[in-house]
Amino acid sequence: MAERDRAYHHGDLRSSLVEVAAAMISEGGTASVTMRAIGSRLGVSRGAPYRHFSDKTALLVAVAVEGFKRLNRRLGASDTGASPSSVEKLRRMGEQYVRFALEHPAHYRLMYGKEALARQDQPELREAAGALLENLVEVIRVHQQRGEIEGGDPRAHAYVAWSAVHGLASLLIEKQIDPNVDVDELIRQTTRTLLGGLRDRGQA
Amino acid sequence: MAERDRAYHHGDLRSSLVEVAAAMISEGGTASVTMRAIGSRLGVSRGAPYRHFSDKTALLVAVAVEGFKRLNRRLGASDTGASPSSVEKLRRMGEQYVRFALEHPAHYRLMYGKEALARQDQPELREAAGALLENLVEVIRVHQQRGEIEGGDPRAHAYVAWSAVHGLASLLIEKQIDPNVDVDELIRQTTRTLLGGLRDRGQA
DNA sequence: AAGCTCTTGTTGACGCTGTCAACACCGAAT
DNA sequence: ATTCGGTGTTGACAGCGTCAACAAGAGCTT
Repeated sequence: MAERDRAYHHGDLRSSLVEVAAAMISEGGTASVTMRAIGSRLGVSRGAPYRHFSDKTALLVAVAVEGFKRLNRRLGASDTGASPSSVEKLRRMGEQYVRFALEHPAHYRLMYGKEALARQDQPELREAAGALLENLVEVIRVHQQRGEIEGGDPRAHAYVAWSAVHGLASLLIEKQIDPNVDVDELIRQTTRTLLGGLRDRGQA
Repeated sequence: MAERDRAYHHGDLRSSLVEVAAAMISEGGTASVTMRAIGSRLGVSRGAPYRHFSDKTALLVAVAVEGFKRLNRRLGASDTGASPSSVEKLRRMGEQYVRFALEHPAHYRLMYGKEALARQDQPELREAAGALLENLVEVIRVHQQRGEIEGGDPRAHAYVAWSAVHGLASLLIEKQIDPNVDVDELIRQTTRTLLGGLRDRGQA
């Protein structure tokens, strides 16, 4: 956020719109995000955004895509630091995933809420979410080769893992979980149970 | 739906409103549910619902509560039939859970979408969702006593299990999962992995 | 039977929303 | 200097949730 508002016609609206919309979502929830409010916050009229996004939905999709990118970056960064040799790395990825959701609940909700978005398939959104999955699949494949995770289609394992962390994140965000429980411990237990199941070889 | 529309002032609006709202949600998604449309579908003006619900939110909460009750009933019913002696019963509960979500996606979305509902805590909603959790905790406790599931706080295990099935249901509903994968198999794999993790005793 | 009152449904109005069409403006290319 | 295309503005419209004022049937009291 350094060299903006330079040129006349506001310079680089488009990205400012996404930025401001994301900020407003974090501050006041999706409901507080209105085309008029976004414009006014940028010193611009209500109609201006329509020169850059065909639709309010299109703008929100851009915001969601940005969210997926950030989440993806964060999961990648959870790699660094002492490179633990075991599945501990995978466990930490799960932890970071849930933590991201807790830190940006409204943004996270938007990312997965088809309700507001995606009347038709939004290719950009699909691609951003797909990248997340691909990275996860790759990590799982590595651990399979190390013999730390049972064989079989790594994609299926990835879906199972994704389900576990997304489910936990979602329940936490929607306050379906007793606020008295230790969240950190619950996250740890979830990721451990998940990995325990992935490691096991027998059928249930 | 047999003896309705009898008495004068429409007879039993309130429950008709919930019924119709639920139907409209299933048919056209949450966006299609408008106070005016609900009323008109019942041959009633737009203002009538306000005699029974303070708010559109209040009406939607009632719909969500109804959804939780149905889901709960269904999970209870998954008990019957050959009473499998092992954790197979628990696995089937998870299966039924996901299936419910797939059959009523918009309704399920509403049940967990704090966005639309619950500016403040809605005690009725909390209670209905709480009943779901309590039942799950009870089942887990039984299996713990049978030595089929590792010890520790059954509530924590319940949260983990709930996260897994809710996450899978959510990803499926929001079409985050490749439509080419075999959904039945994925559900089976998820529940198996989960139970494998719960059975395991070591730490990851 | 008459009247009163409470509950329930109706209607007009308000402010808010997303969106479109017509317009205004500036920067750049001719 | 003029033209032109991309960008921002403004007035208008329909639809929404909601409220206040009104109407009308139901049921009780006398």
